[in-house]
Amino acid sequence: MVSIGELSQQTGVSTQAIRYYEQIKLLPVPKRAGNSYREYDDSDVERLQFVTRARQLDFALGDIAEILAFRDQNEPPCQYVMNVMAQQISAIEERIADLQRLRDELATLHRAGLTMPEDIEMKQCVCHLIKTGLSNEDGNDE
Amino acid sequence: MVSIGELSQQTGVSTQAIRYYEQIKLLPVPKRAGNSYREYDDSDVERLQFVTRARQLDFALGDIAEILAFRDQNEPPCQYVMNVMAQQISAIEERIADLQRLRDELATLHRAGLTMPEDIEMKQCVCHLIKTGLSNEDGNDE
DNA sequence: CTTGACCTTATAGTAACTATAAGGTTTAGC
DNA sequence: GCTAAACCTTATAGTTACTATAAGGTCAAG
Repeated sequence: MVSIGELSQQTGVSTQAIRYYEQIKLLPVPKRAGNSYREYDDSDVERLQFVTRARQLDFALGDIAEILAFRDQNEPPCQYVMNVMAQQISAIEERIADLQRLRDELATLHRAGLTMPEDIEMKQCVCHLIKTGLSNEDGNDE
Repeated sequence: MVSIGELSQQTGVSTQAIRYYEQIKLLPVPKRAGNSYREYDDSDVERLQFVTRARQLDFALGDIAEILAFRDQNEPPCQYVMNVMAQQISAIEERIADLQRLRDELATLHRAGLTMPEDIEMKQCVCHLIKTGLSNEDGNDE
């Protein structure tokens, strides 16, 4: 039996986060010691480690809750997990593409800013570039 | 003079978001018509367009507020903007690298899941892979 | 004179927590 | 026996950039 502080140390999850997970029913309500302190056992440690590992894979807490719910009923959640994973992968790939586009645009603006004359007027300042982009007069995406 | 709804249409920013920007002092307190409706002029339109453009570049509202504060004092904020941009660019590149690592890890797990036998036991289920990764017994990053 | 499309304010909710306040418990040292 | 620290407890507010909702006032058309 370990206290919340020990559980925190063993898993690297803050005590507040552990209480939060309990609150949103990701972790079961734990037993209490005589002094009303929470007490955890090995299965709690394992469950919380599962959660942190899934969080490292950027699974949403809601998804993790569903996966654990399957597990709690001894149904293998694999099919569900595989689906979540596939969705995660495409979502991440979209995010990467978005960020690459954004980085390119920012890099272009930044380079343009570097080549600007020292005696800056508002009209040719980087701020102007923020407004207009690099003179593409037509808006493009949604 | 345009109403908040017209400003919203001209800029693509929702009326609630406009009121929110006013609340956090990103937009000035507007004049009111006799009926207490907000009234905006061209400078408000321009300012809000600047904000949306900067948001498209993923600038935080706090950064945008600082940039506009310079502008409001007729100081060219270019140096500041250039710094924010440079920070943004490296932050974005880090995020991209993180996401690429994550995607690779997920893709590996997903592939491993596809090759698993149909008669699944918990021990060899994808869930197990979530917990352990692909048998790398040593933790790696911070 | 009512219906619908506007506008107003204020408040709560989102995700995944962190931080703070205000207090109870336990252990170690003096 | 007392005090200080290092734990634990609950409840609440804050973070970011908004969206959604409630409950109501205003205005133009029919």
